[in-house]
Amino acid sequence: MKQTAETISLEMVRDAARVLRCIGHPVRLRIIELLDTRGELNVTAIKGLLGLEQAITSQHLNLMRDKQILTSRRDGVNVYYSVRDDKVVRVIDCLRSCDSGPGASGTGT
Amino acid sequence: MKQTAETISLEMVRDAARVLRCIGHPVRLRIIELLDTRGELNVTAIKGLLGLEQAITSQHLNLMRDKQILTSRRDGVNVYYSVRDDKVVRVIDCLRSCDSGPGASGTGT
DNA sequence: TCAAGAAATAGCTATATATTCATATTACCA
DNA sequence: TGGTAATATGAATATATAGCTATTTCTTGA
Repeated sequence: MKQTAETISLEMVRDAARVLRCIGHPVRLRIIELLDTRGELNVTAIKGLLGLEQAITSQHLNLMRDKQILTSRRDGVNVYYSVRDDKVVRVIDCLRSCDSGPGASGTGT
Repeated sequence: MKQTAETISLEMVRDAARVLRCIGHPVRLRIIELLDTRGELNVTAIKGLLGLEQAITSQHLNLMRDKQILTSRRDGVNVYYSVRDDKVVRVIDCLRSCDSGPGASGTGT
């Protein structure tokens, strides 16, 4: 049974892909940015700030919690979400910082 | 017609999401890593190194070229691809460096 | 012009992901 | 205990993406 570097890399790559796909959604990106900027927020606040339906908001939040990207904390009636995996914030920061940098990205015509 | 910061941000977010979704695929991640490591490669080389079908390889490459992630250069019969948008390499690097850190990602059950 | 290798595309099925609506659950308070 | 606001969940539908096979285009050289 060989566990070559290739194998490991493949596993890691799958994992990375999963995370990237998860945050690769406009709504989820905005939620992450929001939570990163403002700290924890409850569902109603997020839904209000982003102008989303309640169900959609909840579903995206749950999805990201499942993927270990967010955590939640219940306080009475409200459930407060916050960013759990700082990795994704860094990834997004990286994306953004590259954007605002020199027009390296070629700025699609 | 108001072009608020929100609107712009939404545009950028859509774009970012598109890029993230695009690289959020095991095969494409591996292709990017390959090209980043070895410089430009032609389709046959990539297909060989990753053990993919020709058509699949070409499809992924085209997809990434469309999304401005890769560029291609024809040299006779061969088409050589390379990473165009360094942004994605940095993003992937970031993901990886976070991974190799403490097992923060919780290893989804 | 034809053959052959390299790469791209088309058409299809299967699968995954998004969105919406309706309904459940939870916690709190009068 | 009933009512209400906050969240979560389920089912149905739409949409997007993946992967395959076959076919086509492109380029070179005989």
